[in-house]
Amino acid sequence: MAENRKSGKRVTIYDIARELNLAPSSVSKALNDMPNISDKLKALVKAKAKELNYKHNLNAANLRRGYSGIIAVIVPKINVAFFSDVIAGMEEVCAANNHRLIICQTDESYQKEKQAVETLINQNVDCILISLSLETKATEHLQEILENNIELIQFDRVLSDIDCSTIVNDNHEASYTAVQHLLDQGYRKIAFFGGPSHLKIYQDRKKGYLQAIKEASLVVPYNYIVENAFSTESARAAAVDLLQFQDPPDAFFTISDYAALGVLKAGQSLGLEIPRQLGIVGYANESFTDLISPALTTIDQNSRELGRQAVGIYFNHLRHKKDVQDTPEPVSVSVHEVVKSSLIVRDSSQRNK
Amino acid sequence: MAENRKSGKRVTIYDIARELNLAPSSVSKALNDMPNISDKLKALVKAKAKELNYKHNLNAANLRRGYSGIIAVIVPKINVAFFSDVIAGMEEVCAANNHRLIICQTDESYQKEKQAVETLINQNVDCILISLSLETKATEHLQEILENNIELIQFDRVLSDIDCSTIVNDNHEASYTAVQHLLDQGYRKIAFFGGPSHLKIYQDRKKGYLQAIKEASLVVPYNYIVENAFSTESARAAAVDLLQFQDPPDAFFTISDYAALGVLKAGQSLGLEIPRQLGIVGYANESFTDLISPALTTIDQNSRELGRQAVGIYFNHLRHKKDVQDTPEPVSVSVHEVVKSSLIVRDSSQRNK
DNA sequence: GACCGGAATAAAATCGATTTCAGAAAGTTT
DNA sequence: AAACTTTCTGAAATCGATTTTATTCCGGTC
Repeated sequence: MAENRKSGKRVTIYDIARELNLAPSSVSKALNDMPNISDKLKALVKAKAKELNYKHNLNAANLRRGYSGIIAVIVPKINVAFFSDVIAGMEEVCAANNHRLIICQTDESYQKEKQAVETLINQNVDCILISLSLETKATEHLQEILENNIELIQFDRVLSDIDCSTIVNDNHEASYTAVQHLLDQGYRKIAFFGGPSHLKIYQDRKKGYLQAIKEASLVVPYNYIVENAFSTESARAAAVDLLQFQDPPDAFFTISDYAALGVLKAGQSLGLEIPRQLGIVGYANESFTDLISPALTTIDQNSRELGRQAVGIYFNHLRHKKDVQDTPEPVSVSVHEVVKSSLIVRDSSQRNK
Repeated sequence: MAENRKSGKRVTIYDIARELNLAPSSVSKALNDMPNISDKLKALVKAKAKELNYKHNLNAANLRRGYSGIIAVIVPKINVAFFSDVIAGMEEVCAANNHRLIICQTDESYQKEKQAVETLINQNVDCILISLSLETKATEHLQEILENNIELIQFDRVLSDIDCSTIVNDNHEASYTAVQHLLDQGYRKIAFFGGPSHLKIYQDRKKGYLQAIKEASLVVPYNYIVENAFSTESARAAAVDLLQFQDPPDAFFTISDYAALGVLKAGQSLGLEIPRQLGIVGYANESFTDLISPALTTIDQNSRELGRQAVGIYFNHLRHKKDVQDTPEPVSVSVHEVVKSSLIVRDSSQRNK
């Protein structure tokens, strides 16, 4: 009976219609649970669809509908805990709203980022969520997304010279809290390892650090602030340098756990006791942070929740659009959300217990 | 001039054709660099396309062509080093062959795996690469992939009761080598923590272990072999048990680094010196393995290369199909490849240096 | 029994690119 | 200059589902 599927010919609604002596349009409506179709017919059609092993052809449907039910997320690296957790949160909400999530990776390359965007526009995705590569300083490619009527939402690493929704952590506050914690522990000579300063999140983290330092009426030597110690190796090298300085720091606050790891290695290689002689606080709650010893104090970014809220912005707009679908130009208002993060105190910074 | 794009109307080849006084078919051919179109015309069309900010509509193209240029990979977890490296390798080759890669995550759930497969079939992807969830024991959903004329390639965690290409590591040999190494280091009472035995890779790893034990004319107590100590916590608990046994092991070979980490924690909590009193070898070269102390001896699965070769199977078939596109039923022959892995010796198992 | 309202179903247009096939233009060969 | 290629270009069909518009078929009403 299910002989229709021979030699790679796909089963279509026309096949179902023919077998059931119906019009294709009725089949389509039945399968989509639209009104004006009797329940009896719906059941009949669905049964036949299953019997013939019918598969909905999304290309055809999307072409007609003009939207795809697909949301795309572009991240620098999927194997960084922050991003994979964010993605997990996004997947959760997408699944609940019956949408698909496509994941793209840029490997911190601006070229790859542009290419991914191009592909996704061609793909007709409904929404693009992006956290920019470290190399990205221009936003023309993001502008193109908007020009193609695709909703754009930036998260974490955002650039503000484009009008779209954004969602980030409370970077300023979290950094302030982290440095406060170091001060509480009696550290006074706190160095800061930052990230590329064209990205707001790294500026904010630096500002949080500076505010805490300032409020404690401390003055730090200029070389305590290193702008671009992002990777383990660059941080290690910079820390070794700094720790051999005539007036070395007694603590480090770094904007990435990988950098913190570099500092830790530097400290250990110089025979420093951690946390007694050297306090370290990282950023991101990378999974290795509580496996190494001493376990690393770090900031948990609540990343899964951030992912959930990020796609949530899209679904809110979607619901809103449906309600007022008469408006000619859908005024989708950009929102800017902030997700709270929290300090996780571990051994690397805790010297008075 | 580029006024055609107002109010969300997409630029199509018809728009280009109209502006250039050409037929849409000529535009299509020019954009696709097909023969029978003069270079002059191609240049003209491409220039106009850029000017109008034309975007190729993949939904339309794919509907017509019947294929999508999209390859999908389904993995249990993207944040496991093995899988994210495999994906990186796949992306590399996909990009080189001008295909797109979609990533799906099952979170070790059979339900989610089935749903992902369903979605991808609807999406009309050209090829699905899959590493099964731990829960997966049936293959009906995989069968469906084949029935829809989508190429199926299983990697790493494969089930053999379905006819498709597979690619795995030399699990037997690698495990054998790992246990050999422990024997070389003088360990004699080697325990084994395995994985779900319905998956061939875990059977093979166990066989490799058993072969090495047997060849050394050793006999291990039955409780040295634990079938399902996969996670850190289950392995830790099992190891604590075993180490307090009247005749405790002096070494562990586990089929996952996470399990090895559990063993390490167990050993440390019982005050055992590693590697002097307890040797440990893990599996997968997870990134944390050389961050913890002692650094963990483990097996590197050459995962990026495995990813490259996995999609390579598809592109080989594709090239082959193009050559013989006359054959009515394309006889795509299943291939079965093996990727060599290598032992990485670190501190956790090295007691005679 | 003519008429109406509503529900259920059908017919046909549509989305945008590709592809087949036919035809026009240009160039070669005798 | 006729005949014949070889290039190039255009018209129209097509992929499969959705959607708008048009029927048909009811029971019910006066």
